[in-house]
Parts: sequence; structure tokens; C-alpha cells
Amino acid sequence: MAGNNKLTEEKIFEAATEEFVDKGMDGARMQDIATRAGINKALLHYYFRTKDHLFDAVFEMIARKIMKRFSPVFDENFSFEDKIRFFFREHISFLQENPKLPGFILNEINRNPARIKKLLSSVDFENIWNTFYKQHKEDLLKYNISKETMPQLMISIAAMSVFPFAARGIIEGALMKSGIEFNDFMEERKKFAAEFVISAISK
Amino acid sequence: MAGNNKLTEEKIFEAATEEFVDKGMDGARMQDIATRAGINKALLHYYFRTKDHLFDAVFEMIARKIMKRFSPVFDENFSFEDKIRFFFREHISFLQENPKLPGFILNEINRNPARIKKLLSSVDFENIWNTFYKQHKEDLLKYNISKETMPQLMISIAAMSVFPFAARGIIEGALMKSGIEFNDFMEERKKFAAEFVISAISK
DNA sequence: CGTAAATTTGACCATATGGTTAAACTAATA
DNA sequence: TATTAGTTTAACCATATGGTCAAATTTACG
Repeated sequence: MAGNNKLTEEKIFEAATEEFVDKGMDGARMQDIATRAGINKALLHYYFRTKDHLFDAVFEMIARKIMKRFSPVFDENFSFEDKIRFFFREHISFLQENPKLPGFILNEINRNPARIKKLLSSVDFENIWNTFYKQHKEDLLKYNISKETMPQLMISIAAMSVFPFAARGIIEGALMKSGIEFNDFMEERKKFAAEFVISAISK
Repeated sequence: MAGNNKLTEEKIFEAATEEFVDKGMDGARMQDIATRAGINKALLHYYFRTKDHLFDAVFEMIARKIMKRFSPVFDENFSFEDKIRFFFREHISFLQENPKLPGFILNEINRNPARIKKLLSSVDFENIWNTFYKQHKEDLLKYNISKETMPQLMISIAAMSVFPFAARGIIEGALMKSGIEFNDFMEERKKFAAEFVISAISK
């Protein structure tokens, strides 16, 4: 029973993850989640009580997954340039495996800003900057990157990997018209974006 | 009466625009639109028939507005570099006036890709590239930008201005923690992004 | 094996939602 | 001014939606 219990709960969780990522909180339907999980709709409430609770659980799992994937950027012992390359390679690879995540996360950011505010309250940006600064003092000086310009750089880096997936519906169509396949484009982007950024800061 | 007719229809359209941009198609409610417009809900159906029709009308108006604002990039007689500067200045200014648009558009791209496909069917990318190439042949050669790398560059440019607004909910909070105000940050970004891109292609 | 606990089912519930309808009201016209 | 055309209202409708509930079924345990 414990085994079966876990199975039903997991089935629900997986189906809910897919349905929420596809359609967002507003567009997802409990009946559709149940159908997707192959279970009776009442079980959603038995295991997770409400749609909100189910969504919260899914969102937190996703947030954790993302954090876990990218924390190495701040720990790895390699150069600043190689960290930029690492980030693009890893980030785009991750998004290739989860292409609908940017759309989902951005939609949720706009739909429910309070959720994000809460998420941020546990992040110590000062400490992150200090750690990063200690690791890369010389490179930061060399590239003329101050604590003030760092946010502009970080957001540009994030933008360049996330945006194509978030806007995939329009970008994919536009690329097709030029005979370019989206996945090839993103594969190529791992290198293009890294070299673009490194070139930009190497003025 | 004709004057009053126009007024009611306009009131609905404006309220619907705000409500759809705030909440998207899935999150917006006809009753809320009516409340926002200060009219009886049945009038939404009298003037626009269905929620879908109302949404279509709003979306088309927004798409037209965006196209109109940025077509000058392809017409103006100034240098390639100045076009990049012009684009960032205009684009970010536009988004500062309409900060919720990126979130709305990206959400709709993901919610209803067919709509975007239809929008794209009327765009002649080949012609746009040819026109652009004719205007900037020397600059494109100078910066080593081929027809193949152009999409990567264009998408990077779009990403760098759109993404901060689309992810405003998280970026604003993160910046606040560093004592930076979002609007100041975006004002500064007009220059930062342009010089970043020009520097990147000037390898 | 019988009993208790846990899980599942299917019918039902209360409210929300997009939409309809006919009467009332207002504006236009002869 | 009476009639017609257009607009607005408020009640209503049909279905969707998230959730409830009690009976049935399955699992666990002594």
C-alpha cells in the first residue's frame, strides 16, 4: 500500500507538473491533470487538497531543480571566461531538456509576483557577490566589471539563453523561414553567446 | 447616439486591453472587464460577441502598435551602429511605457502558438534581410555579420531589451536588494546594451 | 481470518464563467 | 409627436470548475 500510495502521489505530481508547465496555473484544469495521471479527480484533493497546494508543490520542485543545476557556477574553480562558457553550455542544455520552463516561469513571475518575492527573501545577493568577487578579483578588474555593472552583465547573460526559449513560438517560425532549425540554432548559440559576451567585455 | 456608441465600444476595448495585458486570456474575466469599463457585462457580447473575438481585436491592435513603432529601424538612413543605439533607446523607452507587454506577448506566444504562426505568415524575412543588406553592406562585412549569424545577433538584441521586463518580478526584487531601482537600471541599459553589442561585434 | 486503516470511486455540490434573451430605455427620423 | 432603430439592463441559462462526501474497495496488521 505504501508502494501504491507513493505511486499514485507521484503520478499526480508528474501529470500536474506537465499540465502546469504547458498551460500555467490559470489554464490548467484539475480534471485534465487527473486524466493525464490516469486517476480519479477526487484523488487530487485526497493527496494535495487544493489546486493551489498542488501548484505550490510543483513550483517549489522546479525552483529547487533550477537552483541545483546552476549553483556550480559559483563554486567551480575555473576562470571567469570559462564560467561564462560553462553557464551558457549548461543553461542552454538544461533548457533544451526543459524547453517549456522559461515560458512557465516568466508567466508565473507576472501572474503572481508575491511568490517570487518570497523566493528572493532567502537569497543573499551580497554574499554571492562577495564570494564571486573573491574568486575573480583580477578578471573583474581586467574586464572593468564593477559591482554596479555586474547586474547589467548577469541579466544580459540570462537574457541571451532564456529568451529564445520563452519566445520560441515566434523565433522558431522566423528561423524556419530562413531554413534554420531551432535546435541547431540553440546548439550553435552555446558558443555564439559565450564568445559574444566575452568579446563585449574585452573592449 | 453614434458618439455614445463609440464611447461604449472604446471603453470596453480599453478595459479589455488592460485586463488582458494584466492577466492574459486565461486569467481575465468578462465580468472584470465589464467592471473595469463601468458597463453591464452583456454589452461585451453586444459589441464584440465572444471573449475570443474581444481578445483577437486587442491582440491585433497591440501587434500593429509594436510593428509601427519599430519599422523605422529598417527605413532610417543612419549607420548600422546608430541603428543599434536607436533600437535599444526606442525599444526600452517603449517598454518603459508599456512594461507589462513583454509578459503578455510571451505568455500568448506559448499559450497559442497558432496565433503567432499566422502573424508570421505575412512577414517576408527574405525581403527584410535583402533591404537591410543593401543598406549596410559595408558595415556587415566590416563586422563579419553574415546572413547566417544575423539571426543570432538580432535575437540577442531583442533578448537584452525584452527580458528584463518579462522577468521584472524577479529582477526588480534582486536589484532592490543591491539598492538599485528598476527604472534607473533600464534607463542606464539603453546605453549599456548598445555599447555592449557594438563592442561584441567589433572583435 | 476479521478488523481497522488507507485508498479509490462516482455521484454530487456550490459557485464561477461565458453567453443569451427580452424588456426597458434612448436616440434618430419622418 | 409617433414610430423605428439602436443601446442598455438585469435576469437567466448551460456548462465548467474546484472541491466534497460517503460508500466501496484494497491494504495492513493482530
